[in-house]
Amino acid sequence: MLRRLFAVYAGTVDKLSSIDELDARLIKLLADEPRIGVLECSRRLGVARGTAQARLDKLIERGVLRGFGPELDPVALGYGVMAFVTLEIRQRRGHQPVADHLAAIPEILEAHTITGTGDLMCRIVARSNADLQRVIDQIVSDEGIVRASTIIALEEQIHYRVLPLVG
Amino acid sequence: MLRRLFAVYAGTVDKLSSIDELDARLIKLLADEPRIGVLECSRRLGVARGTAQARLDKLIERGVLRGFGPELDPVALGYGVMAFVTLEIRQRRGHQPVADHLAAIPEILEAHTITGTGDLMCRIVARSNADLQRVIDQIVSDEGIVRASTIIALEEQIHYRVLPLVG
DNA sequence: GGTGAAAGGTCATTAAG
DNA sequence: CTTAATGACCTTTCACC
Repeated sequence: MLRRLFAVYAGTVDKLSSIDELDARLIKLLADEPRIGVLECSRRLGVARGTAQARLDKLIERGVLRGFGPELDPVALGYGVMAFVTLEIRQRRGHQPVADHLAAIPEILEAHTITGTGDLMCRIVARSNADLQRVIDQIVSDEGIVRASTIIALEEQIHYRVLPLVG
Repeated sequence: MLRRLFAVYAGTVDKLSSIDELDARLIKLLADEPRIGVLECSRRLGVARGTAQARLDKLIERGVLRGFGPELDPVALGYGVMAFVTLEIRQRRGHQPVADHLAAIPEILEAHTITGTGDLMCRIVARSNADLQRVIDQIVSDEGIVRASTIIALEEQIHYRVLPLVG
C-alpha cells in the first residue's frame, strides 16, 4: 500500500498528513454521497467492511475529518450580502478582548489575525447592504477597534472547497 | 404556530428565509450530533418521524441545508499555511478566464469578485511559507492577472460557522 | 455471520391556515 | 381547499455483538 504517501515535512506542522490513496477514495466517496453507510463504502472501495470502518475512525481521530455537520447556506437563510472586513485594533491589551466581542456577533462567520497593515480579517454577512451597516456598527462599537475597512463580495467564483487537496 | 417567523423582505433576495422554530431546533440538533438519524431527531424534537423527515427534505429543497458532506481540515491534511490573496485583473476579457484558471488550482479554496481596488479575493492554503510562494506563482502565471497582494492568516480566532445565524 | 433496529417510502386520518 | 402533522405498515439496508 501507499501508506504515508505525502508525509511531508512542513515546518511546524505537528500532525502528519498521512493520507493514502484508499483514504482519499473514501473521502471522495463520502463527499459524493454523504448518506451512505460504512458497509456501502467498503463495497464501493472493494475492501472489507472492517477496513473501511478503521480508516474512517482514524481519519476522524487524526482530525482530518472534522465531522459531518450540516452545511448551511447563509444566502438561503436570508443573508444575501457577504463582506470581508479588515480590522485595526489597539495593540494595548492584545486581540483577545476584541476576539471575544466579535465571537458574540452572529453575523461574523469567521475571523483571523493577519499579517499586513490590518490586524484582523473577518468574514461577515448581512441581510442587505443597509443591514451591513448595522453589523459593521456593531463590530466597531468595541473600544479595542480603531478602524474597519470593508470589502463587499459581489459574486462567488469558487465556492469553499477542500476536496481538491485530497487529490 | 410561529411559521414564517422571519420571512424578511431583504432587497433582491429571491429565496425567503422561512425557517420556523422547529426547523431551527432540527438544524441545531443535527449540528450537535450529525450522526443521528431522522427517527432519533423526531424523538428528541417530540414530533412524528414523518414530520422530521418532511422538514429535513424541505430544508434541503430550499437550499438552506446544502448537505452533510465531510468537513476536512486543511491543516490536518498538511496545509498549515492559509492566506488571503487579492488579485487585480486585466479588465479586457472579463474575469471568467481568470476564474477558470483559479478553479484548476487545488490550493485555492475559495474565490469571490469584490468591490474596492482589487478585483478578486481568494483564500488559499499551502504546506509552508515557501510552498506559498509556489502557489502564488501558479496563480499569477495567468495572463489575465496583473497583480497579487497576499495577506497571511496567523491565527484562527473564529472558526467558520453559520449556526449562530439560525438563532 | 446473524439479529434487532433504523431509513425511506406510502397511505389514510385529522387538524389548521 | 390547501398544507401540514400524525401514526401505521412495509421493505431494504445497516450497525452492532
